[in-house]
Amino acid sequence: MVRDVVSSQGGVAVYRQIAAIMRSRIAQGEYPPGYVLPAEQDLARQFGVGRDSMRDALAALRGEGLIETRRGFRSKVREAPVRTQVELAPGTTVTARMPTPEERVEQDVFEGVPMLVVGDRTYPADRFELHVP
Amino acid sequence: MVRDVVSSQGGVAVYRQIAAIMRSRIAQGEYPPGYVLPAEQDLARQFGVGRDSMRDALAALRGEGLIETRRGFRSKVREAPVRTQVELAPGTTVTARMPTPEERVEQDVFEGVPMLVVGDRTYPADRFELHVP
DNA sequence: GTATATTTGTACGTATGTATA
DNA sequence: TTATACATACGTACAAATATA
Repeated sequence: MVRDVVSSQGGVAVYRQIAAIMRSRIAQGEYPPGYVLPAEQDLARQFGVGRDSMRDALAALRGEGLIETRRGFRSKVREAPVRTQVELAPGTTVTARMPTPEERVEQDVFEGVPMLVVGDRTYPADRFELHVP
Repeated sequence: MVRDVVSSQGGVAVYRQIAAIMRSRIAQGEYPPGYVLPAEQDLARQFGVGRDSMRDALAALRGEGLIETRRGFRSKVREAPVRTQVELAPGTTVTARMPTPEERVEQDVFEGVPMLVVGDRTYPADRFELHVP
């Protein structure tokens, strides 16, 4: 199997290689926050892979919270969010977990964004940060 | 298209319907912590869907941190983890994000598990909890 | 130790549905 | 309406990791 940019010879999955390349481009600023990526199909062509591999690569980046995708739109590099500060009360315990599907819908939480859990309250981690007094 | 348990007529994707069913079974204790699920192929047969839909359903549950999957093994319902308490220093800020691929490998973090970020330190959220003094 | 079966992972293809522009 | 783009869902084949005979 012949490909331009990536190869399955190295033992690393093609979609992982592509994800690594794009991750690096995001980190380097080549794909800055807000940048609209080429369409899946175009990216697949550019990397010389099938649609599955390209989608898997994008799904990986989405799961890391690096890009966001909406149906009908092209994927976009996530912007650094402005976080609202929440003051922590003494004696409370903080954990984090992924949101339930209901929470994702109700609170409009993107894929790859965890929830901060403080007692019985939850905060999407991209819009809130907790401060220890 | 005829299916036993789920249907694509309702406007909800088949894999989402299956994920909802299995999520409910986990919540109800029908699939208790540590429970080893049937093989993908068997599940697909049971639900009367293709492998793609079944895999998408399992991937959704994995992304929520409800099950864990290793190659060659069948998927398993995640056990409630024992969390080590970390004392928060006054003045620090707490956030959460998904781990990088490097962090996932180095610290053996499962899919669907976020990282707690305290200053320049990070903690896998399934093994640590933060305490406000 | 080796071979075989099982199971998940990866990668390709095709077709159709749904949301947006 | 039409075009574009992502989502869903079916199929096939082979690779890689694990367990078992």
